[in-house]
Amino acid sequence: MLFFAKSIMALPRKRLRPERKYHHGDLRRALVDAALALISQGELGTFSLREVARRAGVTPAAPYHHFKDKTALLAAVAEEGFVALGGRLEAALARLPPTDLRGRFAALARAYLEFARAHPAHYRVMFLPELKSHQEYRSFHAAADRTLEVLAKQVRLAMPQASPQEVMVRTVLIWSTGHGLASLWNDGVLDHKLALGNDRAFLDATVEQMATFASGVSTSAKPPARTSRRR
Amino acid sequence: MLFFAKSIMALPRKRLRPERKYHHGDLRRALVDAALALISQGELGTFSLREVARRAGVTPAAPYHHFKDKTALLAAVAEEGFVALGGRLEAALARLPPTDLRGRFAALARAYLEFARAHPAHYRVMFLPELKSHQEYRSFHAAADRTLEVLAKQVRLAMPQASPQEVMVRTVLIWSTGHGLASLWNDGVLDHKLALGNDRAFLDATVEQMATFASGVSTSAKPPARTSRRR
DNA sequence: GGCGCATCTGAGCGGTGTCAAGTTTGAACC
DNA sequence: GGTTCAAACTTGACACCGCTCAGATGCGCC
Repeated sequence: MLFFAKSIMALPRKRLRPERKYHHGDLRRALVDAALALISQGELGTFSLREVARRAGVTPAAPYHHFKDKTALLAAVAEEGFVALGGRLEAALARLPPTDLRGRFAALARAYLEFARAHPAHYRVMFLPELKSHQEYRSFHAAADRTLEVLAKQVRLAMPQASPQEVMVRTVLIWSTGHGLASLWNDGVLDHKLALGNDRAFLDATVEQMATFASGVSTSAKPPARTSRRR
Repeated sequence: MLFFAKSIMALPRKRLRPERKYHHGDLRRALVDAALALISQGELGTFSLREVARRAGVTPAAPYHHFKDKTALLAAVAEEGFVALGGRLEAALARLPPTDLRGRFAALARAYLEFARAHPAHYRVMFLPELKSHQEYRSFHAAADRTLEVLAKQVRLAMPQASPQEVMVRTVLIWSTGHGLASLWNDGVLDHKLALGNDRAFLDATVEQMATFASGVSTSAKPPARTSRRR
């Protein structure tokens, strides 16, 4: 899909790539796909470059012609994660009127958490400390920034006369809440705190509170038991 | 001189303290200490069971008489982390009058973030997904629960007539904010969003907002630039 | 057709977690 | 005090890992 267009653009436009394998085809792409598949099933601990190479039908040394590192491959995976997440966030917003700020924050929170819960290992890769270096993994950080901007935009709307600094602090804090919750949840820290099968209720409750916090539209001091709809 | 250093480095890495007796006194303790030391300097990636054994002056197989796993050793390290963190939180509260709820939340937030920032690798170990299993690492989870209880207690005071369920949701959410912020910060995701040397200001601002959120002492719908205190 | 060069292979180095089988040792028992 | 025995530790090995490098391969271009 998208990568196809990309690879075509990148090649001299003379000829389309025949489906025939020359050496392998687009190994870089195949590696990322294999890595994605491998990581989507099983945890990060079981992830190895050699296994990825194996799945791509290639020798363990081959990936090093496309990625400097194991980390570099993970950076590509992480980048796709942020792109996908950004898409989910935008999609969630698309269904809501621009005026319903509180609803929009709730939708963002819900979409974010659902993504993280649906792809725990992939989500974890997106925050690997090895990817810290901003100049080494530029396009990864760019993707992350683009995704964060979806949230930042809403925050700006919610705080029209705040300084960029204030908007940033607020954005980061809201993001932190979502990220923290997603992480704790995925790492199983909350497992024995949630009644079994109560996940849905917990998600609803937290999304509500996050929306309240983010939009600045506060519930009463004693929050209602069920969903409180106010606009 | 470089030659020398290199050749020394190239030598087979012998274990330290070979003069020790066959039966080490309290090897279990020594291993945890070595692991703590190793993890407090350098990242998690550089952490290996063999290196820990080396530092404890013992053969790579020795630790297996005290820990089932590399993960089990990490669980012990993580447990100590939660105990230490709990201590910091209690200490932070001890200096404040019980009535100053907002101040207490602020103190908790500050102590939490300072701990996480001071010991990034150790903090990360405390949330390793490998430690998920509640029944396999019971005492670790017990320690984590005890630490979380410090926060939960304050939340209960802030929401006197809320149900345990509601208190739990609120507690988890506040914790999530702290944990998320600590993680994002430690993983360098915020690095290029914070002006250099602005860390202190950022910490102050976030601690303020977290206290506001946690204590339920809300700012107005249109948040003012600086701290707005209303009760 | 033939050259150049990116791509991929094969072999290998040093490191890792883990385990089975031996060796040492302290302590409990007669 | 000598014997016994289980726990503590070592030895040695296996399988796998990330990564490097010299060389084979074959695509793209002249």
